[in-house]
Amino acid sequence: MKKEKISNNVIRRLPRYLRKLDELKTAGINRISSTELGQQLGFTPSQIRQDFNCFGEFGQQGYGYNVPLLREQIASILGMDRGYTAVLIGVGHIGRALVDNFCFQEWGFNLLQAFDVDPGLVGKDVSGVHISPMEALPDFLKNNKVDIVVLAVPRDAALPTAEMLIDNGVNAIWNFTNVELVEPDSKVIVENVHFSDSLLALSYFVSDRYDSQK
Amino acid sequence: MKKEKISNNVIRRLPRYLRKLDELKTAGINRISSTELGQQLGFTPSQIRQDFNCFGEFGQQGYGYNVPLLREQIASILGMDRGYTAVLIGVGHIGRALVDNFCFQEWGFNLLQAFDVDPGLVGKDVSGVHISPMEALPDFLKNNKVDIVVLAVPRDAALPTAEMLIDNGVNAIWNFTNVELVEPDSKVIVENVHFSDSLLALSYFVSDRYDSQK
DNA sequence: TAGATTGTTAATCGATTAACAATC
DNA sequence: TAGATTGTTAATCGATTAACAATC
Repeated sequence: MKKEKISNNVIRRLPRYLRKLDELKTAGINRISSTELGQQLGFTPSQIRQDFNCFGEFGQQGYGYNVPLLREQIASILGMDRGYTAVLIGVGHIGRALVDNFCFQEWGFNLLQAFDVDPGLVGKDVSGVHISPMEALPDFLKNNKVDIVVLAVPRDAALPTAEMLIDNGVNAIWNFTNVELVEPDSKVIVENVHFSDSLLALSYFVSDRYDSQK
Repeated sequence: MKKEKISNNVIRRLPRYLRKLDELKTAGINRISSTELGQQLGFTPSQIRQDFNCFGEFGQQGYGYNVPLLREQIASILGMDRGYTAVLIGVGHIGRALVDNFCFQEWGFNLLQAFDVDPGLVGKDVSGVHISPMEALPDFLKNNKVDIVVLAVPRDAALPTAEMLIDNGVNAIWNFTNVELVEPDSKVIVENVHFSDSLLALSYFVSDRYDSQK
């Protein structure tokens, strides 16, 4: 189905397009040109047209792009219409914040269940999500189609837990542990949310700004 | 001081180097070559040498790099030794997770104080961080050197709060609101931690994998 | 039809990789 | 000195931008 390999840069821009298109849609805007969209996003019109043309012809010459239609097409490219499922591992602060705050549904995901080692948490429900004991996880993975695992365990538990997940056939991990989970050549898909990397990049930009002001 | 502009790609790799060097240091490894480091990180030796040479000559021909020394140099480039300060705005789930879980000190930051609109939170301390009322923020910013603001308010409050921050002279925001805060050409430094963008990228990779398996 | 704007090819720019002289 | 590995220049590769024909 997929023709050529899509570059990482393009993929990282897709969610940004999606959010902007949602915003335009909400504002009742039905049509937009690559020039206008580029101005709002800080991209060039060329880049936008190139990006979209990786996946097909979504616009109409002389008219531009239909906002709701384009929105659906990008959502589909991202897999938002595939009914993906997720389980959460680790209901600590960050896990809790995700369950309570992050709207998985909005992005096409169904958060089936959470797992934790803490007996004080097991059996409870948080924001409508049931917490099961870690021991129940292998069976759960066997009996359910779980597309991604959200990993929010403490740092020390990160590596052993990841290993266990991979042993149980998990092939995609959304990683909040701030630890590298796998070797560079691993087959598992890992998406890292490394808070420290983000903060340090910001720290660099701040330093650079301060230095140039001197 | 800074010579040429450092590319974004290089900057994003620096925190990754830092974490790896910390790991090597902890493991008692004192010396490493670009080849070995490259193998561990999944980068080419050339890239590593190019990256470091953006900032100076950190290695020694015939020997390689001194791990603790290189670690310190990268930490310094990132601004970790500058005693930066931060305040947190919004002590909801995600703010709470950051205060309780994220070790600002470890990355060279001092989290001075938190601010919230909720009277039920104001006056309390969480993990040693005092929560003040939002009204106290402008004065606090006037009277203290605050290098970055961690923005963890609800989505609806994101834009007005950002505007208020900018009006009060804030020039760097670590943004957890999942909302674009400023126009593309704004002078404020914004580092986004967009959970949804990250999840959707993962969703794309998962879809791509599924499609190619068919 | 005329104007607008896409889809797509070609040109440019930048980042990564390769190669090798310098040197520890 | 010989071997190893950097620093750095040159070559390649890929991504972005520009240009323009196609077409709505």
